[in-house]
Amino acid sequence: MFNKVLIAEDHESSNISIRKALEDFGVLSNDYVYYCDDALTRISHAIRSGKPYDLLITDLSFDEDDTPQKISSGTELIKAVKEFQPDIKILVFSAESKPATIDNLFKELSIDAFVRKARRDVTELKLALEAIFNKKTYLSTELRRSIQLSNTYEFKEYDIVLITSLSKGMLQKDIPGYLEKKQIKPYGLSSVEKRLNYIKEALNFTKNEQLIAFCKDIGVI
Amino acid sequence: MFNKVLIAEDHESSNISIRKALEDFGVLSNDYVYYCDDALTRISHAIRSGKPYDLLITDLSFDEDDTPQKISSGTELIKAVKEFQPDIKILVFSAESKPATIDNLFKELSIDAFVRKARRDVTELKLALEAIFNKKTYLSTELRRSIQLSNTYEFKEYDIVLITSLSKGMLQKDIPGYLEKKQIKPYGLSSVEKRLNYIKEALNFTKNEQLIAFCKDIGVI
DNA sequence: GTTTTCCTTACGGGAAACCGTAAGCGATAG
DNA sequence: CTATCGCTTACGGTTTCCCGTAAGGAAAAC
Repeated sequence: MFNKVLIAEDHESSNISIRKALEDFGVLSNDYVYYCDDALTRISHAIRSGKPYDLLITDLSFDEDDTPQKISSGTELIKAVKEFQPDIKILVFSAESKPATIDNLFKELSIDAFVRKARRDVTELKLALEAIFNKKTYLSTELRRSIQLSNTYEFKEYDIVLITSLSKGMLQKDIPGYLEKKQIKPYGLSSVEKRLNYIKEALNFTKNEQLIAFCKDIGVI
Repeated sequence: MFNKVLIAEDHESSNISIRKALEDFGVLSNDYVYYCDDALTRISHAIRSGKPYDLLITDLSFDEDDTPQKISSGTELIKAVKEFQPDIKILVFSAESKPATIDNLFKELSIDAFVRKARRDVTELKLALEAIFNKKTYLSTELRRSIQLSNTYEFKEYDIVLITSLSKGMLQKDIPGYLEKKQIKPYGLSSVEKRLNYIKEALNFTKNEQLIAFCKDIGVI
């Protein structure tokens, strides 16, 4: 069984339920915090005291309040934690449903499990704990399917720059100047046009508006 | 103390925490359901059996799953419930944070309390219960303030139609034909242009792409 | 050294969007 | 009945976007 588990979750209601789920699952020792900064402190202390945590359960979005934080999101927390303790297991418990975001958690941050706050979330939490304990990863089949669907086109860094610029209201004809200033190549207007056309072609879209809507939906911008 | 309380909340984790909060508050009898339809059934049965509920605690958004429902949202549920039992107290517990929506709940549906799923939500739940028990309404001062400050643009049905059309790739010049077919007025191209300009003006945007991104962010499309 | 290939950039014609102005038209008041 | 107001629609000029084609330039192949 897990020896030490840390919960980083700002919502009191979720925090309570996670604790209860851990209890039901048979985890004896767990700590909980409401802020990312506190989580990082606890983890570094635990390492120094020779009793590191096995598992971090964390939310992704943390509300801001009148206690200013250095780390303000779950993804930042995970990155920071992994620098201290690369082998710690990570379970993300979040309301996030955008496929691209979830996909990135596994690929970039190599988390071990993702459970969406939803109908059967506590049941899924326990399944995820079980999976992690058996050195596997966990993602509900429902979410796994939606990730596959959204992976029709792989957005490059360059694509994201273009699409983000458009979504901020930049004129297409002004993008070349912007790219040049940022030393991003290619920066010719034709290349921008060509690339955008290529993306839209690949996704079977005709208009920029459609592309923006899609990217927002899957969470790449 | 409340004699009978019903909880309508699809997220298992939230449901558990609400139950615990009620327990802590000293409510002896509470029932809970995961679907709106079940909630309505329970309430009507309770009336017929002569032991109606005092209080309904409900979420606003319910995930769809493979169990099709007649009532799919908290607002619909509240409307339906109030027809059966106009004097029932309503506490809405939701992650919703849009001031306009919350404002409407009090004004149109005359709910008694709203607690946002947030940092201290369980504590607030108890405060809200206390308030309702004393025949008052409850809304956290933080949210009360944000409702007053809310000067965000209010999207009309018509706006949503236009923006949705764009986000689906429809050409602006084709929108008039679409509107006419759907009997939506005004349908002139100039009116469409004018309206879109008006919206962008109000939000300080210059391009459609920006507008689409914004609407996706705040969830109106 | 020349040719080929691939990628980037430049250019120009046509379509769509943008924007200001004017005309149409129903409701209401005088 | 006429005048005014508010709203919708029509029109035309300008800008931006779209898209095909061609020129430039660097790396690889011959």
